[in-house]
Amino acid sequence: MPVKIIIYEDNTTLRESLSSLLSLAGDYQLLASYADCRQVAEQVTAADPDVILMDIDMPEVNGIEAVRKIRQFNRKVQIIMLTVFDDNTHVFDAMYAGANGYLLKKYVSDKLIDAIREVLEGGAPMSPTIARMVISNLQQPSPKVSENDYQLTGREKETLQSLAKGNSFKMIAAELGISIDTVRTHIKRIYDKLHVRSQIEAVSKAINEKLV
Amino acid sequence: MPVKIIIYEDNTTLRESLSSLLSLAGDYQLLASYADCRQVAEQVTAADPDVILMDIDMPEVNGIEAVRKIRQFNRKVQIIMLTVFDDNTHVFDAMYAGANGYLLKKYVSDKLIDAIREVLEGGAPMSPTIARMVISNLQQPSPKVSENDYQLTGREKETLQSLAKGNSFKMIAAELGISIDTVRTHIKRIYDKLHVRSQIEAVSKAINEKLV
DNA sequence: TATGCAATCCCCTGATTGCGGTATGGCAAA
DNA sequence: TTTGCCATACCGCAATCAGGGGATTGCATA
Repeated sequence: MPVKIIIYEDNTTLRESLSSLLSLAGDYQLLASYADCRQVAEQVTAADPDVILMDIDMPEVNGIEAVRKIRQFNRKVQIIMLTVFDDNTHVFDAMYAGANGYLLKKYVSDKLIDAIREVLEGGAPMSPTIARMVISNLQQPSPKVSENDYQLTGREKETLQSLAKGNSFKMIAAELGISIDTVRTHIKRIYDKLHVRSQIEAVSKAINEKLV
Repeated sequence: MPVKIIIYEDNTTLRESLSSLLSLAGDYQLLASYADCRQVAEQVTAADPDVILMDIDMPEVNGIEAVRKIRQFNRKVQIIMLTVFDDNTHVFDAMYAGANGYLLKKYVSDKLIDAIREVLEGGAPMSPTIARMVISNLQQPSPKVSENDYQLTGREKETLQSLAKGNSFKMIAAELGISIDTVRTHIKRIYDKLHVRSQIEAVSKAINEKLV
């Protein structure tokens, strides 16, 4: 059974070369190709493709918006973005919207067939620079650690964590097996160290700076 | 100039087959291969390789810990993890520690040479399932929105937001330009709607469910 | 026009919190 | 052994908060 594909791409030349790439490779059935995404929901519902090749920069409705729409009713179809944009915003918006792969147009002729195969096998085909962007995004959140170190002691951290769960002093005392007065003492020290003067300030600071 | 490589892998058989894979491919210079990471800092500093192939499950010092150590003094060397682990924890810990690629051992014989080339070109070679894990990690934070709708009115949302910043009732009143009693009224309604009974509970619920 | 709802303000009572102390036992480093 | 730090506990007071009322205005909608 051939793989059913739909293409969204406003550039006619590129649309045609994608189409011939697919027919040369064999085993692919191009159900349709469209120059815009205005009817994307209806078209995808009707055709029920296995894979969608989606340009980003299109008139009327852009490709990322289209992905969002598709994902509202179909989480199964595999969507590969085909685009010239390799900036953070476009890549992450597309991934966030629910794209499964992200191929830069300069690699299309070499990698398209591989990418389609890979996405059907449960992978996430990405051009090299895109992959690097995605993983360096994961690596961002590290360089804090040393900076926001308020020198909280073990018990103080536990107290703060319990507080952040929404517990009152009484409940914290019960949870940690200590008296409510000890909780008060810990809390006082925490306030000093975090430079705050109320529960909410402490909790919002703790959450925002990932101390909990 | 050949690409300089170091291997860390405790399994002797695999270490030798990696070594022969590299020599067959040509243009690679295997500087050294080690069965453990105890001396990783010294070894990497001395040899100054272009690429490191790193196993995860090794005695004494595991591969992820080793990556962390290397990254403390060298951000340039490209590190590819070679492992059997395809679970979330290992993958994200490794990426987070500073790995540039993540190749499952079952793909090594097919993909190793490609992966080395790709990582040197600024890419992030990953086995298909790994790539999918990484991008689905980006996609997590969406599917709520409709569920946690507590029907807060506009003013109630503003009040909650102000509260979550760490403001007291008095400060909220000042910020919203209303009396403290009105703030009280809003807060009471918020508690009803969120099914909570204190500031912290409300704030931690609001932050955790992304209402703010 | 009546009804509903958001937004505003007020009062009261009891509970909780914020903040200033003080104090003791344990443990580790100097 | 003295000093410092942590964890524990208690006291007291002023401020704030929680929760129960009730009330008015304005706007939209039935």
